[in-house]
Amino acid sequence: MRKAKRARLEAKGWKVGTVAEFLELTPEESALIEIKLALSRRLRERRQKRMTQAQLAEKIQSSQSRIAKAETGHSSVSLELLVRAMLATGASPKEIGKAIAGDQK
Amino acid sequence: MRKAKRARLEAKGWKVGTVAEFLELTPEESALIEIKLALSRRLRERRQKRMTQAQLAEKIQSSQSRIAKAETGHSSVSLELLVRAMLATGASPKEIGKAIAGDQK
DNA sequence: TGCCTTCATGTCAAATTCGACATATAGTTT
DNA sequence: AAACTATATGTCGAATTTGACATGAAGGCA
Repeated sequence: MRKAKRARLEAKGWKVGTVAEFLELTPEESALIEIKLALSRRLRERRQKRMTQAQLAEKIQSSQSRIAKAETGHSSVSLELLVRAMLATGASPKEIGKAIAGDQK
Repeated sequence: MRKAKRARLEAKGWKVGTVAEFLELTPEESALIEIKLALSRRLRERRQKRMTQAQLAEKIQSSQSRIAKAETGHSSVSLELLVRAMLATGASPKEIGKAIAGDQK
């Protein structure tokens, strides 16, 4: 993983911190974070084409602030909220699966 | 969806209940439940080949009871726990993505 | 039969995640 | 400049999800 990505993680509350701390993440922990970040990015792409954060929030009875946090990869956002938001943009399970698998768009 | 599947959902605490109630689920809500159930099934398959529920639980600092609930599709189990458990069986993000996409094994 | 292992299910206090709200920043329009 | 729109960020009480624990059920086996 590149340094720039680590810095992004660190800023959002993921337990990354120093390089040493980062290396304490198991591969499974890293994979989970990567999955969530991949969904965050894909969510933003899809949502921006279709609606505002406030509109998406309304669709899933959430709030604009949570959508913002979801798209910026905040650690307080669950995988579940990310997937619900993806579905609300019209993404199919197949598209979500691809994003999680790391497929390029 | 077949009646048998609905009955399974109903038994596990998903807000399904009667047929009428079931029909009140939006397609997005249904898709999310299907995703979780697909992961439950895949988790059981993979875990059984490799270890007991107690051993898997230890790997992710969870408990045997939560693994049992994850595999039986209990509504109290988060997508996040399902994915963490899948990763702990050695599943790659790609394999998890396939399961979510609905690919047959 | 009793013993052992594995899995299922219910409960509960603690931890996490939630939606809501306030507010800040930035860009656009008038 | 002021007003308006979209997004980001912090906080907080409420809701959900958690691991832990107890216990039951089912099967294998001595």
